[in-house]
Amino acid sequence: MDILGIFRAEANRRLSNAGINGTVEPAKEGFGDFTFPCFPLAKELRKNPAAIAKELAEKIEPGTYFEKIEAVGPYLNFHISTKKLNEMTIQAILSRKLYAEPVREKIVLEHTSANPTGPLHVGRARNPIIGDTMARILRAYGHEVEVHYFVNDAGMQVATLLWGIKNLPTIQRHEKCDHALVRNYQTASKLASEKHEIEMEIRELMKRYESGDEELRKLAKEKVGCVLKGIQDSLERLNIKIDRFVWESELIPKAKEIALLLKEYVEEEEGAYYLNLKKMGIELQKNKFFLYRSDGTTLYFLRDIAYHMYKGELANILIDVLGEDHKLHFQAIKEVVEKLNPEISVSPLFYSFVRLPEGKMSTRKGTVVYLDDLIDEGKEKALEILKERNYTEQEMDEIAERIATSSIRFAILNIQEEKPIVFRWEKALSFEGESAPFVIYTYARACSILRKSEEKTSIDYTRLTHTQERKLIKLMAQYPDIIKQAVNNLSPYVMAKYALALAMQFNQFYRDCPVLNAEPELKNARLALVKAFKEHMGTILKILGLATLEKM
RNA sequence: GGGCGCGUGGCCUAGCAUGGAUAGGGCACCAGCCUUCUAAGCUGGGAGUCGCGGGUUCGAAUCCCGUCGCGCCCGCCA
Repeated sequence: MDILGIFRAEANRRLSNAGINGTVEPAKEGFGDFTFPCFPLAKELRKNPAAIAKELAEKIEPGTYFEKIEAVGPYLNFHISTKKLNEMTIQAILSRKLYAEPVREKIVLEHTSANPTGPLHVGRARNPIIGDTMARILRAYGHEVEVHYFVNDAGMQVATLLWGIKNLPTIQRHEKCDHALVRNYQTASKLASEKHEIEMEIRELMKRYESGDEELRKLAKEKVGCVLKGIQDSLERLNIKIDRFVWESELIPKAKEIALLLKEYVEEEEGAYYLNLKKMGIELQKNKFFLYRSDGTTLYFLRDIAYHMYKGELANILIDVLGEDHKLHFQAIKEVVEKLNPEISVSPLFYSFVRLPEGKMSTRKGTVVYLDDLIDEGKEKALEILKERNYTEQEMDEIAERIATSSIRFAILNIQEEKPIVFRWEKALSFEGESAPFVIYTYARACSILRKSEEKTSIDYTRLTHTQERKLIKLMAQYPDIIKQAVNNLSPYVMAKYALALAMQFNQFYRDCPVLNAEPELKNARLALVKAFKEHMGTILKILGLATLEKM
């Protein structure tokens, strides 16, 4: 239920009844709830806009939906009835009617798909955090979402990893596979770039692997699987769950079928084959996309088309969360896939890279900060703070882990996806200001108030007249607009900003409006508001994948 | 060279799609607030030519053109 939408429609109806062809806009703070700027009418009516606003204000009746409709300079400002807004919003939240529109489209959302050659580093971490949050937003909006991870076990870097495992000693300390085996990968990769014959050996492995060599398949399944398990464990710490892992090697037969389907657009160059997009009527920056190497093995572009066609069998709407380096690749994939199956629509959610102050992160070069290390560091920091409070050892550990992972999630989500991030430890693990603990803290404060009170049944919503109460309620009523915006723009950060706004406003309310010490009628009404806030903030925290801590 | 993205106080960031009423936050800094619902909080303060130059408009951080800086891509890597 879109409560503000109801009021907006009422305002527009009044304008139209007054013979005005136009609609209201949200007003700036201090100028009511909606506004109608009269500038555009000025030309038409040959009157000054302020005079027009004044006339309209006299003509239009506020009715029960509005407290007043007044002219302020050239603007016609609409003030929503506080009583009606309070009652509708709080009741909607408490009966959970503010949420879940009945949309229910099936969507496959792919995120992360990091090469299984080593642990996730913080550069990569932007992908799963954005992707997972986007999936949560889509679900909250009412869609049915299946989250995918495309496991690249068929590319050159996996052949490099396998070569490293076969030819180099694996030094297994007390650590996960991803951390242990990445050293083999790094060394192998270094050797390959230095010695041509090693590169040739890796290419040979690649060929054997793709042609279905039993020994290699077994080795890959085991080792890549183990690295992947390490990645999956890191994701789980961040509260991220993948619904389906799709292994690239298993799509090779399908990829070859698709190549045949496209054969009239395929051309040969020195034994290798590429797709000529121009021939398909597609004009991009680059039109030559290679499908097969000259040794007959498939390339990522072809396999990715096959994967998207496969996803298209599961759902018509596909969303890919991708780094900015994939823009051209994605454009080509989208064009080809949508041409092959016009039922499918593929949309990207691009994000910019996370860099270190010294420059780019690279697993191959080892210039990385691993996600696991970042989480551990954050946990230590949280424990420092928690030591001064009364918690059992186990509680402390649990809360610290959730504070650390929530903070990392929020630090990523609080920046517009297409802006570059320079990674700084202190920023990623900040516990104050615009941070996860700040947001979660308001939730815990609300919980604390509710713990110390009893449930009341009859509530007089007219008692909530304080400006902070009204602001908080209106902000909550804005939720349907916010989630719609996040969905339409495929932009999780919209939701992070909303969480911050809610938290800040609750703190204002908390400061100015005592709840437990208020006189009985007011206390009951405020308790209902706090309850609604707790429910609402809880919903938002879950959408962001953050911890909902009742105590902290 | 071409394509795409980003450029807002010392640092980070919102607003740009749908142009409007004092450019909103955070960090850091300075001064305050815990015998009253959790101080991971709150209040106040200083600090801004919205990269630069044109244009459109009654009005531009927002739209258009140009320009500079940074990032990414332009591979028989993914």
